[in-house]
Amino acid sequence: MPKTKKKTSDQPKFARQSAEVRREMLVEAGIACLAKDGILGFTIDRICAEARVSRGLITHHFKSIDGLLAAVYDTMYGKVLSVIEESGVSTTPEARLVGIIDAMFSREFFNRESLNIWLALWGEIANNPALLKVHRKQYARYRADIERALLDVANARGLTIDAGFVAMMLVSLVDGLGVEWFIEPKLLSAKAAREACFRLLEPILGPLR
Amino acid sequence: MPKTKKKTSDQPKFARQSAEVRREMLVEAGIACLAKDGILGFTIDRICAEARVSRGLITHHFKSIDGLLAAVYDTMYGKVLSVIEESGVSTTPEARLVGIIDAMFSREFFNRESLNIWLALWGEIANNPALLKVHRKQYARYRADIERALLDVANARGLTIDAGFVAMMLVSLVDGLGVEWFIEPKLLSAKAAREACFRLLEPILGPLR
DNA sequence: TACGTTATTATATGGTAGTTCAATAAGGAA
DNA sequence: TTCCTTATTGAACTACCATATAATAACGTA
Repeated sequence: MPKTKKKTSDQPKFARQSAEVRREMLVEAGIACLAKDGILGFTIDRICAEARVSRGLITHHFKSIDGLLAAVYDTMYGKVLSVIEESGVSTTPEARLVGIIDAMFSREFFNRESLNIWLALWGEIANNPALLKVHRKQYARYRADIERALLDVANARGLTIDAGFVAMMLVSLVDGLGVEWFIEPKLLSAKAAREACFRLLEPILGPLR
Repeated sequence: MPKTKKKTSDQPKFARQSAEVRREMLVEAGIACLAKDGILGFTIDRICAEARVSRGLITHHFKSIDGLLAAVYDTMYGKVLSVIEESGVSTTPEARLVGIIDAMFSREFFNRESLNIWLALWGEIANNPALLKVHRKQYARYRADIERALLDVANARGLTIDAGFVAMMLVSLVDGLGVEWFIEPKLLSAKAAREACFRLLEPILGPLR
């Protein structure tokens, strides 16, 4: 009885991939493991099983398991940033800000798998120098994007705000809502989380919707 | 050269403790390990070394390492709740709410060790049924306390608010501010975090300070 | 077709994980 | 003082961890 893939002797045992492609595959496998079992599920054995490759590959393409974790973090942030930075580039400042908030609580990011990953990563940043380095780069960009969006709305409305401080509040609230919802999903919906952001911002910026 | 403790043959090799006392000691050792290295530092070997006991004790007093982790979570929440519930019981509603917020960002709770512990625990809740059970009990109490404090202020001022929703916003913001500060301490101070909470609440409840 | 580069596999290794359990001994009770 | 309960120890055991490395083989190139 043949397995799903026939294993006749004339077909290759494995397919070689370029370093770039294989790295990407391993990162995605790492993300899947993190989503499934948190940081304790992020092991060489499980990731390689997920990616259907042998154990040696992670060490070969990333120097170590920590190197892969850093790459995972980079990729996760990259996904969020690309959506934020493409969110309504050629529209009004208000629509852009609303678009960013909507994106944050869209199914793509506001789901249990993603939040499990973020929580696993946050818990390791303080103990993993490679992770901290990646974080510093990406977080600065993230906060700058939010600050810019807030400032644009304020300027368009002739308001003077401490955009850095408001950005910090918004970022904190978004992260906190994610944590609450992840831990106790019944008490909160994506819609309610979105609403909470507007309840924070509208007293500062005026009506946004 | 004798060690710090003399080891003459007539003194006991170890001191027996009541189950309650020993459990408490192991929980504190577990907290110390979690604070130091996050969830990856929460191992039998390290905790027993921290508590200066042999490896068999954790299994004896808690059924497993997960049992200890659940007890740690219970203890951590208990510390927060006792402070919240004792915060200004016989004073004005406003002073009580301000007292709770001040307590949240006091040195006792708003410090790197504590936040490292919370992040480690949050990351495990979804994957550890024992932890989830403890969480449900304590979190409900926590949220109820906050909701009560908010409602008391609103009632005293003749305001109608959705206390449940506002409580959820406040709890989220507090958690999120903790995460931000933990990950990037330079961008935020305890004072600024406290200020952020008032910026959220005062548009809803009026001046609180 | 034959060659050479190197991605990939597969095994070995040393370390550490959690749990079990028989032996030990502390310390209260009789 | 002697006995008894049981907290505590410490070693054994199995499983899994990350990493190093030699052998293998895919596949572009000549």
